[in-house]
Amino acid sequence: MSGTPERPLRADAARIARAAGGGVGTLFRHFPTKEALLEAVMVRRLEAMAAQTARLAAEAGPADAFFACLRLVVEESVGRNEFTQALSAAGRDVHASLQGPTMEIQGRLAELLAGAQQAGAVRPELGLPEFIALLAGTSRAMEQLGADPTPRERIFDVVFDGLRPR
Amino acid sequence: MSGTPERPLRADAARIARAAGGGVGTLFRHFPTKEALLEAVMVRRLEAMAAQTARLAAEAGPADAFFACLRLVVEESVGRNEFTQALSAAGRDVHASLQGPTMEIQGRLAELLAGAQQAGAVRPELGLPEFIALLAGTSRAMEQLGADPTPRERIFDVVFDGLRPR
Amino acid sequence: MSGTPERPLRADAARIARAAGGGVGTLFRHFPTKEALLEAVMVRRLEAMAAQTARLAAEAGPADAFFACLRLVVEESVGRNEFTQALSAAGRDVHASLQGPTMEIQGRLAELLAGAQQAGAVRPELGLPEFIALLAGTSRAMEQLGADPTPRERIFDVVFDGLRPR
Amino acid sequence: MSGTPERPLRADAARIARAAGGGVGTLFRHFPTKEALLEAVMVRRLEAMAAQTARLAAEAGPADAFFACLRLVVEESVGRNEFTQALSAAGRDVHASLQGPTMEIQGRLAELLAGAQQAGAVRPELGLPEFIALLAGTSRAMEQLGADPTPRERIFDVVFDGLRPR
DNA sequence: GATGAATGAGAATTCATTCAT
DNA sequence: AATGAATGAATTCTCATTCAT
Repeated sequence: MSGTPERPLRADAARIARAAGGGVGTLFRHFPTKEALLEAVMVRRLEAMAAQTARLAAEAGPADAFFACLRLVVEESVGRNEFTQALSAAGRDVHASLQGPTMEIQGRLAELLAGAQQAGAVRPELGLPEFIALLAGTSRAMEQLGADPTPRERIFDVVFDGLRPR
Repeated sequence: MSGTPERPLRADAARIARAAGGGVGTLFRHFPTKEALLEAVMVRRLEAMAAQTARLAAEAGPADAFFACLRLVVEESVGRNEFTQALSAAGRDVHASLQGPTMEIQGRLAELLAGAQQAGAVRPELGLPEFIALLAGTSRAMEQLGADPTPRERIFDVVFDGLRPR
Repeated sequence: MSGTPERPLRADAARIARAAGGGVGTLFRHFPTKEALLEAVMVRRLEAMAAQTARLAAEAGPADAFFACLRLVVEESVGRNEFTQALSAAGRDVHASLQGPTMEIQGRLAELLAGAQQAGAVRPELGLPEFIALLAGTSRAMEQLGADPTPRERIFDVVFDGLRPR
Repeated sequence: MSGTPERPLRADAARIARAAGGGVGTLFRHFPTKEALLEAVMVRRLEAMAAQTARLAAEAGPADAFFACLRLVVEESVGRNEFTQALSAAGRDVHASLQGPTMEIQGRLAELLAGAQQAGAVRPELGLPEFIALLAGTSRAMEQLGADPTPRERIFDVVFDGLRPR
């Protein structure tokens, strides 16, 4: 309740519904389960993220695209633990509907990583799982900090520099 | 144990009690509240961590102590979101009993950070809040990875290198 | 039904709910707390009682109204200890919602008592607190007796005669 | 908690035991059940009351003894609902151990009542059940009042006068 | 199709009773 | 024999889900 934004997971269905401008009944007419709703939200986010990622990859050179994307995903997933959890859950226990979007965005990230590594901008030994873990970790670090941009940039500095080859 | 770490916060009191080899009643005889139990656990951990941190600071040079401590705290707080949350909650809304240990360990970390910075081993512009945020983030990154040490070391490489001055 | 009157206070919420033809959830949807439910019931009863008392006062002479009201309140509060407790709790620790109805019915009773005393039908030295205490006591006496009207009337005889001036 | 004295019935066993200067274990060594303890206390009280009642009957004339006894029982049972409940429970559902003392004190009260009635001091139509009910009721009335003796005496005046024959 | 009242399984907490010391 | 820590059934309250309107 202090530095942590609202957790929609902890909000009860009625509150979620009201926040969305409807009643509980409506919510459950559209989604069989509260979990299903959250899943749908996740799917949407993952897809949006995949699209933005794709755009970045098309618009910039490999290195720039990689770092821009890192920044993008991190900012987007601050306060959304589930998001990065979903991201990292490769093919494990994820709910079926998340499989597709997860795979897609993982694919995009893999391409960006590979591109940046080939361009010599990122340590070559880093694998996709480590990259995703770093996304989650950086996002988590941001959560600890307030809205002030200066400390946030310092975190990015550390991570960006750390990612560069020695 | 690695993919889905124990969530003592989500576990109900009965389960916690049974896991500890007792009944619910026993649990509530010792702690007035489920929250109080969690608080007590946190206090213990924070104190243990403070002690270990102090020992590291005494046994090694500033730079080595700093990095060893980073490693220590990170490993210790994997899967324990509350831990790093407590750590970062300076004097905010923390429950009274957490105040002391939190302040102590923050003090230790501040000393280590300052020492490492004076020794030229860590970027001088990094403040304590950013350092703590990085602890939380690195720990979170570790959670995403399995038990295999190789990827974990790569994460440490990134963070350690990123922390060094340019 | 006469020896052991229903104790809704001791009944657990689930039983109360089922007795009312619903589930626990429904009960707690309407009243935030078990105590709040009981309070609401009390408010209703006190208000109904105040209304009946007012009617009696309007329809009969002071003495008749007084004794009729005594009879009414007593019969109404048999088996309902909380009722007379509420009645006697002037402005003490009563929950806010009981304040109004309590004051109202106390006012009615005070008027009736004063009227009967001015008409010379009731001992002049008797104060409102004693009157209310007698209501509670008479009601309690009734609880001890069964449904048979003869002993009950004997109790009323004692109390009514005792109330008259010497 | 305001005008009502402590209810040992609502106190938990541990508190009762500590108040008695021992531990819970000791309590349950002596009484198989919390209820059994309360029963034993009741038995003691009833017996003491029976003895005092007998003494009163021996020391004073029938009328005086009757009224003195009424006063005695009433004062003694203020705040002890269970007491008068036990008293009135003739042979019904009472626990076995209460049977004897209850019968004894009821016998004493019956004698006193009969004596006072023969002496012309009490309405002849009043039966033992009504008398006991009046004891309970008067005691209840006293509970509503504070410690101030004046109102209490007024209650006694009403009841005593009401008991006299017309 | 949308709404929100009703429902009951589940969670935290209390307390009579047991048992090892 | 006395003690108090341990135990789990019972109680209040929450919340996902259903259903009548």
